[in-house]
Amino acid sequence: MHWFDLSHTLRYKIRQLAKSKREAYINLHLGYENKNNKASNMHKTQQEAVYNELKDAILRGKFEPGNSVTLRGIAEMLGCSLMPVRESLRRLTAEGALELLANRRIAVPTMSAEKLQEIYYTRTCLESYAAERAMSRIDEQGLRELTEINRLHNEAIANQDVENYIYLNFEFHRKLYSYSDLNVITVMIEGLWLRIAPFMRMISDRFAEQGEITESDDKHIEILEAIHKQNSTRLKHLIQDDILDGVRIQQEMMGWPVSD
Amino acid sequence: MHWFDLSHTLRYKIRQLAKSKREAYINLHLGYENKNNKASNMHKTQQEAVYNELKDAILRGKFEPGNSVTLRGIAEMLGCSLMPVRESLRRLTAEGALELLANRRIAVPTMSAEKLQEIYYTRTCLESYAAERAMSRIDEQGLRELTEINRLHNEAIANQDVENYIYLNFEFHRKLYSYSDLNVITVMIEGLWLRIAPFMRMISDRFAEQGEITESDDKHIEILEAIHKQNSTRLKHLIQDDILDGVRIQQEMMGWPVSD
DNA sequence: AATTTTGATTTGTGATCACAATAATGGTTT
DNA sequence: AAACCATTATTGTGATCACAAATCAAAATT
Repeated sequence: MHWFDLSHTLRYKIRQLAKSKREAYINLHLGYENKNNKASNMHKTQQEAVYNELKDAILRGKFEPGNSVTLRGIAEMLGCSLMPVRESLRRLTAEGALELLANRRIAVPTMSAEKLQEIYYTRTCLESYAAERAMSRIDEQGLRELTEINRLHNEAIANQDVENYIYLNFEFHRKLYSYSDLNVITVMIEGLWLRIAPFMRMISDRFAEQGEITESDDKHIEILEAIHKQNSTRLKHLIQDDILDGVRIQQEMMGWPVSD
Repeated sequence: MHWFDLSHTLRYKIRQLAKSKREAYINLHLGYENKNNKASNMHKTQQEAVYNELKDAILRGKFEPGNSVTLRGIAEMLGCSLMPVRESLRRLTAEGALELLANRRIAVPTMSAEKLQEIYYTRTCLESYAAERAMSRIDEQGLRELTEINRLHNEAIANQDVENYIYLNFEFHRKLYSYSDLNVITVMIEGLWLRIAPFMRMISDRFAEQGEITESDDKHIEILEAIHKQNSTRLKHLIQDDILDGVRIQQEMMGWPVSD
């Protein structure tokens, strides 16, 4: 099971484990290991650490749309008290990654045809602009990093590794946009990713079940080529196509009206 | 003083007042009276009430860019404990309305030429789309409501009432976009407003000091006309111009490079 | 067997206390 | 008078408890 949701018995086991490390700063064991102790992993507050862990988990599709998320459940998994979780979930809810239901319970939002359309439109506007700005600012080092991320991305496809397939796709775009020097817009873009990631994971899983995850053509390579040639109009079209292709697959899978 | 910031002695007075009503649900006295007891004012939780009050105050420009905001300060003003304030400020921070400084203090963000550009671009994309969608869905009742808001807006200009001048401008656009049926995008738009409102208020105040607040031509009337004629291309241009005009004034006032 | 009711559990929210880190203050020294 | 230091006050964060509302489960009723 990849869902960020543990059975009751398993949750109890983790609680026992967590109790022993209760005094430690924070011990986060969410089932995957990206414990590269970079400077970015230095968190001043627990809530920041919890937020980053949960954000990562969401972008990897570990949260199933419609599932409910509880403060104590997350707190037990992460071995911390309620407070850091409370503040993280409040933030994630404000960003649209989670949802407060009428019964004041917290849940992973479900997708609708209308919401998908809105997210698609906004992503197209913001991401094509961010890409264009990044193109004129990126250096050789950045292009090499993008190439490496894309290699790992293709590796994930070859291994039918859905989780990393989704995550590394985001990672490619995030790295690209990081060169845009657009602080406000990149935050908004990542907020949109948080909204669609659980849905994307669901679609990809269904796709993987009934066939194979495959990329018709390596869009990322074409993007890198356009950047290398400094062809901004082509780059914008490629970004728009990249987003549109993904949305079309999702719409077809759900039987929703297909864009354009 | 219109700033959402009280002197120490005044804050003490309020604390005394608040103590007497400590047991009451919540008593919010932020200096202005919009106590229309509509259903929208029925809040299930205190943090929701606090959030709505603070959001309103921000959109009215009661927060000065650069000023720091403290949990206990707000809690005393609103006569509630720290918890509802903590959660509200966390949410507002996530939405970009407030900022966590490196010294883990909370402050009203200051504007920069770059941030203004980003916000301007995003507003143009999202608001013109929302307006276009609203045009095909609005009814006679909606047009009447917009006309009334615009009348109050012009009244505020005539009275040199900067606070309501800013707020009613937002109110006009919010009412218009409410007919777009775009849930995700309208939330993002209001998030952008929260980011610029304190800055807009600062600019408008300077404008009011050295001259008069005046509208060169009533853009809102033209917008209503375009909607009445169902001319979507003209409507989109009018929205874009409306946003651009405001940004240009701000850029000129700050001596920043002017858009387009 | 289907529905209702009752009781126990789980949930988010609010309140309060403790604490480390930062800021502010006042006094001392150079 | 200006720079330095020590003390005090304030700040956000974390932990814990209490509680009402919602949920679930099982028993009682029809």
